[in-house]
Amino acid sequence: MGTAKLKRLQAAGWKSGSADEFLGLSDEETMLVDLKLSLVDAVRQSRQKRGLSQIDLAQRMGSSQSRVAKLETGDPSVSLDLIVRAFFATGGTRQELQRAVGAKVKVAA
Amino acid sequence: MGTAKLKRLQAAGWKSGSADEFLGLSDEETMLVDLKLSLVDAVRQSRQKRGLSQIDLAQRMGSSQSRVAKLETGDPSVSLDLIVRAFFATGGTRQELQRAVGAKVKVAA
DNA sequence: TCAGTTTATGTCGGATTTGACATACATACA
DNA sequence: TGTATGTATGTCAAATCCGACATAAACTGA
Repeated sequence: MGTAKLKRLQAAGWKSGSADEFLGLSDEETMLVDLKLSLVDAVRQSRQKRGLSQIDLAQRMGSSQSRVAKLETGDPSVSLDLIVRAFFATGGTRQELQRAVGAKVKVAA
Repeated sequence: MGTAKLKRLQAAGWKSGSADEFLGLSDEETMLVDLKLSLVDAVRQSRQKRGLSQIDLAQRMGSSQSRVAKLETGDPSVSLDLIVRAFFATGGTRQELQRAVGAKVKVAA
């Protein structure tokens, strides 16, 4: 992964939102970042809807609170695999995941 | 990742298909594996539809033919990140990805 | 204010995933 | 038969991602 770029994105306080062609991010990289942000949103919403804390979720997926926190803050060290695993661990279904894939994230810079 | 289990799955020649509760795969792990298989299918179809070889695709995504081959054969060493990146690199759109997420893979054991 | 709960940030050693390379296998066409 | 093209498999060092831990910050409710 071109994580360096994502880290710069993060560092700059960016949340992105399909209009983040501001530094050499290729189209596919941008699409992946946007997708991740959407799914991260879905994870947080699904987790909160079921009244789970980050610790609860971490336990369910055999992970740690800090990793869940990084996940939800969009830390570039978190893989799409982990995001999707987290989504399923909240109780999210494949159909709900599909919906989340379709819902582009809205963002204030 | 519980890759050991996936490797055993692979080794046994399994392709899985939502009915693979045959060895201690947790529900979420199973869902993730099934999802990956669906997306792998989508990558291959998208690649072939555009007349790209594995080498072509590898170049587009800055990867190698061998990794694309592993990807398409469902090798457990391939991450969801790479699968999605590959899908986008074929020219696949987010909407098409969404469709692929909804389409569960059909499999002969 | 304080204690309790939840979330965020930084770091690190170990595990996983990576691209690259070699090479084998397959198919097609001369 | 050969040889060209495409795909699969095995290996490895480097890059990335992981859970865990410490600790800070934010937000409650007393």
